[in-house]
Amino acid sequence: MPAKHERPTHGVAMSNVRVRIAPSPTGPPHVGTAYIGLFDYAFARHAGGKFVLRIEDTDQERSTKESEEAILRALRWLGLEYDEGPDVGGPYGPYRQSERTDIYREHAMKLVATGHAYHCFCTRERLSQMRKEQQKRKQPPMYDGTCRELSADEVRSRLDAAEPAVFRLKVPREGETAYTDLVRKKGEPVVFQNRHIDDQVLLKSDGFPTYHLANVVDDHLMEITHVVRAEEWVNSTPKHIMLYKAFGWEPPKYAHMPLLRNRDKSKISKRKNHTSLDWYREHGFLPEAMLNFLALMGFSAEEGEEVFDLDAMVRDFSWDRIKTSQPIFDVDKLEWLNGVYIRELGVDELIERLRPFAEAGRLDQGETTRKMVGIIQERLKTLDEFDKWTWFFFTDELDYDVETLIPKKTTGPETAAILRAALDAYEGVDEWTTEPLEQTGRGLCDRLEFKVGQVFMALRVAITGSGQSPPLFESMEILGRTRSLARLRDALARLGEQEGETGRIAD
RNA sequence: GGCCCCGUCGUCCAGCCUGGUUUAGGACACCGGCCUUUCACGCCGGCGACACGGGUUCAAAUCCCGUCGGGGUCACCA
Repeated sequence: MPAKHERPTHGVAMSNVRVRIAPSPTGPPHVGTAYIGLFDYAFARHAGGKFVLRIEDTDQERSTKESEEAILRALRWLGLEYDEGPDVGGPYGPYRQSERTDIYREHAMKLVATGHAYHCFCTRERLSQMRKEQQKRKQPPMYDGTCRELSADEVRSRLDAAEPAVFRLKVPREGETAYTDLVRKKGEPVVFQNRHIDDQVLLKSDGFPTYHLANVVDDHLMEITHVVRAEEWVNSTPKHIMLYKAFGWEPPKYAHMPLLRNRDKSKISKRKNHTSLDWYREHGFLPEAMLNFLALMGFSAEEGEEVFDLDAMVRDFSWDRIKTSQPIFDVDKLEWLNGVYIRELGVDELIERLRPFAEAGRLDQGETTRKMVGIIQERLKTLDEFDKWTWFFFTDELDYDVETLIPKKTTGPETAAILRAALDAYEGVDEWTTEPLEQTGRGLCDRLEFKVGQVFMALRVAITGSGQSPPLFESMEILGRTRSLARLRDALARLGEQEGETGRIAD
């Protein structure tokens, strides 16, 4: 059943849909790549089409193999499986632009032959000088056209002289170029005056293409039907349209997604945010929470649900539900979502997810481990908080300040009395499980004239070393009789020590 | 600065296309309360927005225009 708001204007048979994610391997895997990839994936799957991964490594200076591998790993971690890509192959390969340079060169030559592009011999120095002057004159920095009308003879002789050259797009000085966007302007065309469009470099002097040439040629050759990319590309789109026209090709549909933002609304950046997917994985974020959160940044479910999985997004996907406004990357909300997903996990599953975050040997298949993970589950916001909640199970050197042992509205001697009585009582407990341990604790409160809060807090700190811990009696059960009693004795000793030193405890 | 996009609570989102059902709804965060052995979870409540100005209309968050604001982009990077 089709969604009621679905636009019937895609103009492409469902099964023909092909989208691609085209990351540049110039750094750690970026959240923006996952964000765009998510929408690519959701749309492709929704439409029954194909999702392609293409590596845009045309920047020889900055592209690295390590970065490419990390991007592939991150996409897999998230579960954004692609149908075609450099490591899985496919009928439109190669999927790495550095392996397609002949194709671009050939196409660039074609454009020169048809008068849509020209050789340019201007040096970088001259160009930057030119821009400087243009800005001084408050003119928009644009190529001044020096090489635009060079004669064929001059071009040939300079080429023969091995003078470095680039290929530039010959943008018409008149007229306008327009396109319609799937997500913005409510279907009205976005119009650009050609005189504002620069003669973009298509092929660099190192023989590599720029993004503009490579993405157009590849998208066409790979039969991409819909280009889903970030909003920062809107201004380049008319150049791309011109290229399609110059080649005599049909342009794809465009969908420009809103850019992820820093708190100050600027484009998300590593200076102001964690932008590496690896960082989120290493800090205990679940891939399903990450995906759900990223989805929320640009998409809203029909019934307004906030928590939904990839399959639900695929099912409900519609360009009508894609937002245009500038979403701020709100880590607080990500953490909340992560907690939601952690709580939904089964204990055994959670143990496996926790394993990379726990020191070796701390998580086994035993019942005690299951109990321990069970009591911290609803307290975890991220997997890397495992240690924060469980450290006291794995050491006998509790590190805490004696003062924290003394509950509010209680004196040192009173605390000592409480712990003394507790030690006596617990030494008599044989069945060391939560129920009897709690009964004993409550009986203690009745006999002593102290409140539950006072008694339990003193016990809590003695047992766990902190005023904030998992449930006390469950923790005692997990710790075991011997170690629990030892901690009570240890606490008593610490109190005695302090009394001896100061003679008096704060009251 | 030129060009382009965007503009509902602090943040994310619903409502806008197909004006009235809205004293503008939900979520995160924050504050208060309940539950409770702490923390957390859960539950209840509170705070809090249609950028502004015109116009169209019986009626505008919703349609039109202008202003203002925010962002993006102006590389032999993508």
